[in-house]
Amino acid sequence: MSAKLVTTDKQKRAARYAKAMGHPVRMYVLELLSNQSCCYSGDLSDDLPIAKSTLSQHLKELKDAGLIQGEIESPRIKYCINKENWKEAQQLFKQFLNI
Amino acid sequence: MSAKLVTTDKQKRAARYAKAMGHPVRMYVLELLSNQSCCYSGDLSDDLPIAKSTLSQHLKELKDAGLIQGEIESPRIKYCINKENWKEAQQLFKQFLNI
DNA sequence: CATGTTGTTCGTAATTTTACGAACAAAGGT
DNA sequence: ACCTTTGTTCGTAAAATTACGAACAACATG
Repeated sequence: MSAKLVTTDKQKRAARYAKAMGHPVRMYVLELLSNQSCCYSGDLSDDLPIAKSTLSQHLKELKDAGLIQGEIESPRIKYCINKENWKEAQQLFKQFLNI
Repeated sequence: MSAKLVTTDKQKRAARYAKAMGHPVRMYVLELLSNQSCCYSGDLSDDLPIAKSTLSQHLKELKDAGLIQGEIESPRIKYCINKENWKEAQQLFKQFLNI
């Protein structure tokens, strides 16, 4: 009877980020935001074939995972990468993938 | 009225891999297998605090995503990284994360 | 102050995920 | 043949995900 290991904190955090990346729409948003500084969700809504409420849910998930952040710029909201957490995600995946 | 873009194939494939990575247990398995050549699911079952049927489901998801493969070595099954797809995942994430 | 724009929240529904134990199948050893 | 080991599949249940439209809130503009 061996002791049951629990997954490490790093694995949990990496899994959390991976889960947030685990949808094409969210990958699209992340890729956009990591390549240009910012965007407005209206722009995304114009480009993506989903209801704006659905987009809002996806953005919320990315926010909750800590990968993006929103800044009010009335009447719109400007979304950017959360640089600190993005950096952490980069490092976690870099280590994980041995690259 | 702008045309609705659809997410790219790369984004879909990266999202598929990310989704498979989106659980601590699956991260644990992938990390183990990417650092050592292979393992038997019995070893995993000993170490992880989940039912073996649950582990079997997680392994199936990793298989379905193409990240691992199993080879029968009776009475056990030897699991390894699927090197080809792992390489693709590495490249996709490398590009995506700019690393 | 009324109106329009922007994006979130609510309500709902269908599907998927996660988890467990029980039952089963495959194969080797006795 | 019987039993043991190994891992999958089945049945089930609870929770989470994905999606939509309608309603709402915040705020700027006419």
